[in-house]
Amino acid sequence: MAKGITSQTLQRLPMYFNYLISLPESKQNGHISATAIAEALGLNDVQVRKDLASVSSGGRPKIGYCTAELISDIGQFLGFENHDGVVVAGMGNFGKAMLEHKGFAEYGFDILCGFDCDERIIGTEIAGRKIYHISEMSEFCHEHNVDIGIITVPEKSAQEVCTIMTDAGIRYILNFAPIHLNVPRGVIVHNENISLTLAMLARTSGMIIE
Amino acid sequence: MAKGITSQTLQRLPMYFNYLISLPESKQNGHISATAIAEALGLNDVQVRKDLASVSSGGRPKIGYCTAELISDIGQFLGFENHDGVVVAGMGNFGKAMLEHKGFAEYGFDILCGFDCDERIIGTEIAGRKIYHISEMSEFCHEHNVDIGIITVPEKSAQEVCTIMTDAGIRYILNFAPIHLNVPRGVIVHNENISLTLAMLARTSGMIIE
DNA sequence: TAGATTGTTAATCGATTAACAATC
DNA sequence: TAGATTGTTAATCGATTAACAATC
Repeated sequence: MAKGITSQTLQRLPMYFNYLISLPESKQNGHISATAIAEALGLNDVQVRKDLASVSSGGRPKIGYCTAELISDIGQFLGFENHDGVVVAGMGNFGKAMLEHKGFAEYGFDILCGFDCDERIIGTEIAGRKIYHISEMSEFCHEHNVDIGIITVPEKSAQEVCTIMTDAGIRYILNFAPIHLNVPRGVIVHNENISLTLAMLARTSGMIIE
Repeated sequence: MAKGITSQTLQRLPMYFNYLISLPESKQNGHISATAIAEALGLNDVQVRKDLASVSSGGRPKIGYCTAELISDIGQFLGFENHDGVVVAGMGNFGKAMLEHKGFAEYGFDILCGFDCDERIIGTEIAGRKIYHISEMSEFCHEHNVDIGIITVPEKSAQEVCTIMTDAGIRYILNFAPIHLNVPRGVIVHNENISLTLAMLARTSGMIIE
């Protein structure tokens, strides 16, 4: 499947997907040219064609690519048609935001429940998802075959929670705590650093390259 | 300043900064080799040296780079020693999380206040920051010279809020709403898409390249 | 048909890495 | 000193783009 795909292409495929699903219904039912996609995203058209060639069955000269097919092809390739369970640790603002976030479904994720250690909220629900005590994570994750976790707990308990997660069989962690997490081999952590994102946006965009 | 710096280097510099400030105090007071940094971040050591050469005054053979100096040099280059005001529109969970987030200061950002249109919370404070009505944004931003804004309002009002922001003189927008924003020329938008981040983490990491 | 578009091959461009001299 | 490290130059590698034939 992933034959000949480069890391750069892999980074652009989600951009195409994102752009295509953001198009109005009317356009999603028609065709779109690589040239149009390239222009909208500020890329080279040949590059777009090459990228699309690696995942789609191809477009037609003069007509372009069938938009719906393209969305499906990219989505399938990236695995967005899976249904993967996700758990969230830490029911602060970020944690709550995750439970209430609507957009995950489109990418094949189901937020299953939240975990916290504040007895006052254990057993309550947020956006229809139950809040469990953190000590119940291992059982829950094994039972539901969960291998994706989001950490939104405070910095000082992040490592502890992380260890609980990896012990529970979680292999992918999205970490909002501003700290480096030590994980066993094979577990992949992505550190979400909002400050850095903002810095890259406001500080480096516009820096002349070369 | 930005002479000869490539886009790839620009993407790695924040990683170095992040890694260096995450080191324990004891190590921050000493020296660090490019080799060590490279190993910690999974990069090539020559590459790290080249990157550092573009912003720092250099290291010493056998000893390495002065850690504190490196942090300062990178921080200065990336503008982390500025003090830029930031406003947040939308006082839902994400918005509140932004106001309460501690990490911005380290990167030279001050979250000044929040905006919303719910009369019940106008005038209250979150994490010591006042909540104003969205109609007051223009006045506030001009008065405080704000040019960075964060949008965490619901999808349906995002474009409206975005326009209010750009009218208020804001030039950099971090957008959490899952929608493409139309902005005037010169305004830069970064779309934060948590679903996509999670998808890239759980779906594409591990895909064999080439 | 003519023109727009795809897709491929070859050339260019840029970034990474290997090799090595210089330095402490 | 010997060994670890920096920093530079040249070679390699990979990605982008230009050119063009094929297609509808």
